[in-house]
Amino acid sequence: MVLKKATINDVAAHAKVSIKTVSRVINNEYGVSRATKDKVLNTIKRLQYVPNKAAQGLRSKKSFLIGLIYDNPDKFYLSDIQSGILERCAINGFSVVLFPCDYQDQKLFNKVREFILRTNLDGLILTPPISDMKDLVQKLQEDIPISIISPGLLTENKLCVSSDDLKASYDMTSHLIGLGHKNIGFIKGHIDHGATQYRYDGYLKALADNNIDFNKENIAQGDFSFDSGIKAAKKIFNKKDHLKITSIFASNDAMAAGVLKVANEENILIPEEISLVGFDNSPTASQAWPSITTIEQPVKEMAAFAAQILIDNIQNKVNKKPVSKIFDYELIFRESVKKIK
Amino acid sequence: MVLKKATINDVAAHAKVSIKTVSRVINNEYGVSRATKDKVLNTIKRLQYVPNKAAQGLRSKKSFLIGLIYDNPDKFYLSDIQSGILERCAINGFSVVLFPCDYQDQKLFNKVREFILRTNLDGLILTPPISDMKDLVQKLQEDIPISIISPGLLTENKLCVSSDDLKASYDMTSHLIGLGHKNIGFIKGHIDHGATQYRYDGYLKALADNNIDFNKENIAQGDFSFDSGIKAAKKIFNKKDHLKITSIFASNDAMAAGVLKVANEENILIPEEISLVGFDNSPTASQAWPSITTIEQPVKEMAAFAAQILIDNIQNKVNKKPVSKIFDYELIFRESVKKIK
DNA sequence: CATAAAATTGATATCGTTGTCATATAGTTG
DNA sequence: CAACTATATGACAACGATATCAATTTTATG
Repeated sequence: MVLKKATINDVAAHAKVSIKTVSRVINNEYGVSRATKDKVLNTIKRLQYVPNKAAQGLRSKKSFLIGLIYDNPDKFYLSDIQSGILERCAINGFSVVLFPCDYQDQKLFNKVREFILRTNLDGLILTPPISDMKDLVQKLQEDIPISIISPGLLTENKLCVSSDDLKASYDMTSHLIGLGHKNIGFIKGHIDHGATQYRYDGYLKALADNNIDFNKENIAQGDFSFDSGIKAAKKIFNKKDHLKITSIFASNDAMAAGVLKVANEENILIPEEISLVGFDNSPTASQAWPSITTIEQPVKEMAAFAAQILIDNIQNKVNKKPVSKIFDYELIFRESVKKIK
Repeated sequence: MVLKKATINDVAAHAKVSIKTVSRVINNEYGVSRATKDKVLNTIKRLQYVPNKAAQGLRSKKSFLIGLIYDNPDKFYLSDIQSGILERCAINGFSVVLFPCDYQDQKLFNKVREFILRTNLDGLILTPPISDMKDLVQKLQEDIPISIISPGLLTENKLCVSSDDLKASYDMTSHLIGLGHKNIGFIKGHIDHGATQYRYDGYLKALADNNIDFNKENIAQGDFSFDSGIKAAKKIFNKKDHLKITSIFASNDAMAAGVLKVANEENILIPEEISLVGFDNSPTASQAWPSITTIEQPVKEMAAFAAQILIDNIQNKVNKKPVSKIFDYELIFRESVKKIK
């Protein structure tokens, strides 16, 4: 263990200033002359000085830790979320501590609270479906700054990033309609995710705006999992002779993959007989055969922004006002969709 | 912000003992009478006291943080690794800080070192392919305790978990041979991953032990990515008329999925014409159509064990001796393999 | 019962920062 | 040039824990 760290005292001694002045330089505080500042900065570099986080934290009551709360969602999704947050936190000298959980856990609030206490977090980032639990979010907000990632939820006094799932879903449905599809099956997502409703509403609105009758038989309930996609597909395919469904809109790619699997097993050709679209643009969608038309949201950028506004809030750079932003999406066209003659 | 934390002083005052005694109780030190211990524990519970990590860290020169270094591997793999480590760290009061990186970065050593310094880590866990970089590992070990996750690398003086990839690959190849396959294509993994060589060697050994001639034309180089699987498959399929390949062993599931995609595009029936096996048992393998026979390793358990031995080492519970363990694997039989008449 | 040995317990210094407040220096003004 | 302001700097306490070492109490021993 050769790593021997220089302390603020070493820097102060070498630079012939007081430790307080070094502290001022480190924290970019006002009131240090150009000359001393340079002198100190040089010494810092020369000694490879890095402030001790524990000491900083102890004194300033900060931990420089941000908690990421999630309930086991799509691993691809989570991975993007993580890397967006990580990058931004690293830039700002913060670290990320993960907290996987079960959103249905009755004791969730207490567990999170205990986690905050134990880890001494400075802030929290919530992802769906946790971020959709309004009561929980509100209660936690009394204890600690919170940034939430959640579709359509640009709420009053919160730090929040959001995506316009309704409009995305509307566009995709319109796209299908534009290609001649009228009987469009729809597989809903997990009932406890906010996105589920928005995506469904976008579908409904597109139908309505194009004067296409809504058919309840075209709808199946899923939960964003591959298996639920399989179940839903079986339900919908079993009625296809009556309903002449020409396409299926799955609320995410995992469920679309499930549809694909059932189609293969039942010798239904995609896209020749039935077109298929998903949502999320996960690797699943591009790697499937045929590749699946889907919608991409800038998940990583969203997460990075959520981290940034949280950090700004913690560091009081911003005047503690709520900040929020809606991110754009993009339709990704692939092999799984065909025009109707 | 209602969260007002009790300190060790509060506990000491309420329990009418000195702070040192409270400290002893917290740290389970020897030399506290049954009675005082109970008294203190009760007070702790009553005041909901949680020791301040920053203060503990400052004084005891620990951060209770463990770094996880990885280079963007399979997201499924990484996810399992993370949850295994997280669970174990949480139990022991440690937190995990992530450090994604580029294993080819010339400055990697310095960046990691800077990360260790900045974050004040207590220990490091390395995953492939970083864990396969012997020089780097050795140099880092001079600075900080390191636990590595790496196949086949049960090295002398290291904390290490490992899997027997060679034997797993040998078993899988033998399985294919047992079903009558003799012309078995093989797609190698990323050249810089230790696993790549072991998996290939297992394949070779099984051929040799069964007196099957090795055919260099049956081998393609991949890099564990879906796209490389596609390329490799195209190369192998282009020669199939000459070589009468009856099965393909891809070094991981992502590449196997690539093979599947090409087979679909070229109207090659799997498993009727060609059997296919992968490695890793990722969701890709179970969700594909047909589902892919593969090998499962207890990744999460391995990661948990790696975390545990690292923590033990940090806390000196174990006498600083190297600890290592090899984990078992399991063949998962699915639809993508067929017996040859 | 005196005394030594062992088991408990506590007073105080300390870790490396930031916060508070005082002081020194330079610059401005009438 | 005195008096005042603004700017720059430092001395020292404090954050909340652990470490050291001494003090006290209990138990064992002859």
